[in-house]
Amino acid sequence: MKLTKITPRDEDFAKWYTDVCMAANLVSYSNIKGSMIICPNGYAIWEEIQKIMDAEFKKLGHQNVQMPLFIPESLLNVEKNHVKGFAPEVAWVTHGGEEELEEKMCVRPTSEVLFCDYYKNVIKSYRDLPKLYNQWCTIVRWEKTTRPFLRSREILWQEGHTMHETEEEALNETLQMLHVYEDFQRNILALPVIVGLKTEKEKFAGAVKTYTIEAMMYDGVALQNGTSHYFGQDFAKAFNITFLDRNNNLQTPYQTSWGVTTRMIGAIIMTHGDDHGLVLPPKIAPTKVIIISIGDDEKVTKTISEITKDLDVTYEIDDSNKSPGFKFAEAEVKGIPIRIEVGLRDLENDEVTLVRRDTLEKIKVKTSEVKNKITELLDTIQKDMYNRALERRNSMLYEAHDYEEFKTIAKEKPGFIKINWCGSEECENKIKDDTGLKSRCILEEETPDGNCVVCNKKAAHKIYFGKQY
RNA sequence: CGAGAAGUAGCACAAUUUGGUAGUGCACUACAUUUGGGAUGUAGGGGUUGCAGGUUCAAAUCCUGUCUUCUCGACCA
Repeated sequence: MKLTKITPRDEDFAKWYTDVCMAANLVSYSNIKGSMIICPNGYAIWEEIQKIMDAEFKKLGHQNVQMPLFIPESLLNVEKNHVKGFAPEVAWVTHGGEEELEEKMCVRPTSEVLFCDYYKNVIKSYRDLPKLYNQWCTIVRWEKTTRPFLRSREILWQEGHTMHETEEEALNETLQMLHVYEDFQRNILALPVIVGLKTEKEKFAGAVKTYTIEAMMYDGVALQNGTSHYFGQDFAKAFNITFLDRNNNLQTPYQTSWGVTTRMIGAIIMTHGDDHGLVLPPKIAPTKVIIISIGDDEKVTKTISEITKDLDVTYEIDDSNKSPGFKFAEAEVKGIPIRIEVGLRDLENDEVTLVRRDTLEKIKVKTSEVKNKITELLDTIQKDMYNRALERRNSMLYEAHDYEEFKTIAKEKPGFIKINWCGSEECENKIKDDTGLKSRCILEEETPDGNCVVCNKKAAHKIYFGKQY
């Protein structure tokens, strides 16, 4: 087991991030740009994410399917806005073996057109609706700059694609899935996310509305951590998807799509991690507890088997003869929420030492109380991690009342800045040109209380701006 | 994609300037002694120096190309 030195977080955040990814053995670089190897420690986190989210999707009536990997050029071209948005980052296949393809195909950058192409054949009647399909798969987008988890060319994700009889039903689905994502990230990943609507400029290519989950990293930079789109009938019309309604009238269905990626793992690292390495929220940690033996003694071995006998959370035992300090450091870099140190010194009082990964606080408990204490502690850690992240994020939320103030904050302070905004792309672009900040999301539940800080015309929205990964 | 930097064992680096047997530390394997914050000893294993060409009697070292990584920009759901 290698343990690499981690660059201090406040010294060089970017380097710290890659150091943690490597030291915790989450990923490894491959020789293919933008395609990382997700190692067992990293993949186990993704499996936990899948397990919890997939169960939630299914509870809400969704079914999993698997669509083709390739999209013929003509199929991608069917919906004009869609293809225009994706064209620059599409990877093309022109040959199959020696044979040049008559029509080139791209590796799916997302699967809307594949689902539509299928749905047009299977949706005939209102009885066929809703169609609630999801797939777990990889997609390819030819990004120019890549970073582990945050931006890769090969993306491991989940994409839901649904078709509905009515606009209302489809809009409800869009919001329902947005909230599934929001709840998951808040409650399971302990990420204090902000949800809202993307601007026209930033919305998904081909969507009517794009809702987004915006997380703020330790350094104040935004990470878009999931989106849920309402498509209206645009794709359905382009693909000629129709159904007969209850009155025997031919109708066009309404569509949604929604997705999250392994980028969420990057968000966990950059929100909770520290100079010792990864810190995993208990609810997503594949291993909740690690038991570390100190010294080679029969009493220690016996105590470990007693503790594990009725432990009802996932655990690992490290009874190797590596030095205690080494074993502690290794457990820390992997982010395991609780470690139990079992050594003779405590056993004299029939005690063991529990150590919280998030605070590194040491707690002595009687051997017989370990199980209850762990249950309680996992819960406390989960809550504390969320609250600490929330507090930190709140300390980097600003509101600007005029453009000078906006520019000053943008220049001096990392984080998100809330403003009144007229809704025009011109003002959005001006902010981008002047400060490099992009719009994060429109806050639908807040009403503007002044004029647009850029042009001073009547404001339409409250909106957050911020730098993004 | 533009500008810059870097690639030598799993990791960190030396040897490159001045071409001449590829080395050190950590990690790894075995045994022994250890064990409450990154143990110690002894003995071992691991390399087409990112890849491909070229120059040369001889290339880690010089030249060309290419790939990957990092930083900054541009681009980007």
